[in-house]
Amino acid sequence: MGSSSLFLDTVTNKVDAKGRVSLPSDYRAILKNLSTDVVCYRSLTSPCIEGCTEDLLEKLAANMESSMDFFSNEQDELTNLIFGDAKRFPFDSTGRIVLSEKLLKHAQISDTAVFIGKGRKFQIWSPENWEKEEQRIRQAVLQKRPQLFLNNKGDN
Amino acid sequence: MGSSSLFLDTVTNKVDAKGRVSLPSDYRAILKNLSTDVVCYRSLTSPCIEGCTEDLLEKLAANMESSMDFFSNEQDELTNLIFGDAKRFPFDSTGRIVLSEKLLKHAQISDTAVFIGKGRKFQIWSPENWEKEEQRIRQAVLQKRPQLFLNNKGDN
DNA sequence: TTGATTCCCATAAAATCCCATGCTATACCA
DNA sequence: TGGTATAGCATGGGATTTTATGGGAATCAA
Repeated sequence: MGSSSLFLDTVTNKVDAKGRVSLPSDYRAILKNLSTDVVCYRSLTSPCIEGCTEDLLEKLAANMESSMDFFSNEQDELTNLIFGDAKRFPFDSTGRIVLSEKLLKHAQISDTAVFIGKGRKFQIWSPENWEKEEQRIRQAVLQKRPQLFLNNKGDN
Repeated sequence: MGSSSLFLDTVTNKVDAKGRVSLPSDYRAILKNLSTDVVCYRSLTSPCIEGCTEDLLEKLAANMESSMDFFSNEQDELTNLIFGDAKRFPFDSTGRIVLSEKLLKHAQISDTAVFIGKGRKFQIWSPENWEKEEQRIRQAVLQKRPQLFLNNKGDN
């Protein structure tokens, strides 16, 4: 059955006064499966929170080691940004994580969070920002590749 | 879950008159997990303290022995510099380490220390220096290659 | 002794756990 | 088919445990 490890779907959950949000249960299943934790960080390019498995970051770290870049400058800068901003968010027995002030502020989230599956990653948006973003994406897609829709009529 | 060994996040702690600082609890968990100590040394390139597990230095040493060509002489020298400067910093029962005058001075830290996770390593900065450094890095990285940031393909 | 270093205890604040409740979707049965 | 039982889930609130940090006693070195 569903032993996939892709973050999918769009789920809207409440954020309470303590910053607690239920992680979508599908996501939790993935994490249990891989026995890893979620890691979240501020998106570099959008007003949203980004998340992935700790696994993924481990791979990143391993890559950097094997490239023997213990002293490299460029890698240093990158790692500062990624690992310095990322934080583990283990979920409790009721399936919730506690988002930090820093993250909530960056994503302008007050009491509602929208989880957007993105495959290996996912994002967390405020409802308002996500609505705008979705519009923007849809338009961008339409403008860039109208042929996408002309060619594949039947299968969607 | 969390059996990972990545240093993450950014944590600000106080340094008291004796030079004592609480090591971030996540870091302590990692060290317990690997049953190894932290090792700290002066960064070769920045006004900050650098730290990692003793483990990692072991691996570095092993690499130097086994691969003749892989490491340049230059890197060998750098590594030796680090070994000469590095010192073990075991944490006490309340989770604190005692930073030496030498390290504090190099990082210009007086009464506040900022821990920056870097994956296999971490850094300790003064709040002022870190603020500047973060700005600098963000700009540098965004200009150079924003697409590098964990975006495997086109999913952002 | 004097100065420094290490250990131990105390406390407030913050993070985490635990239980209770209501809701939803699915399974089951008549 | 329709109606009900059941399991899983989201969410609220309070209790409990960790954590950060200050101060002092004990140990060690010169």
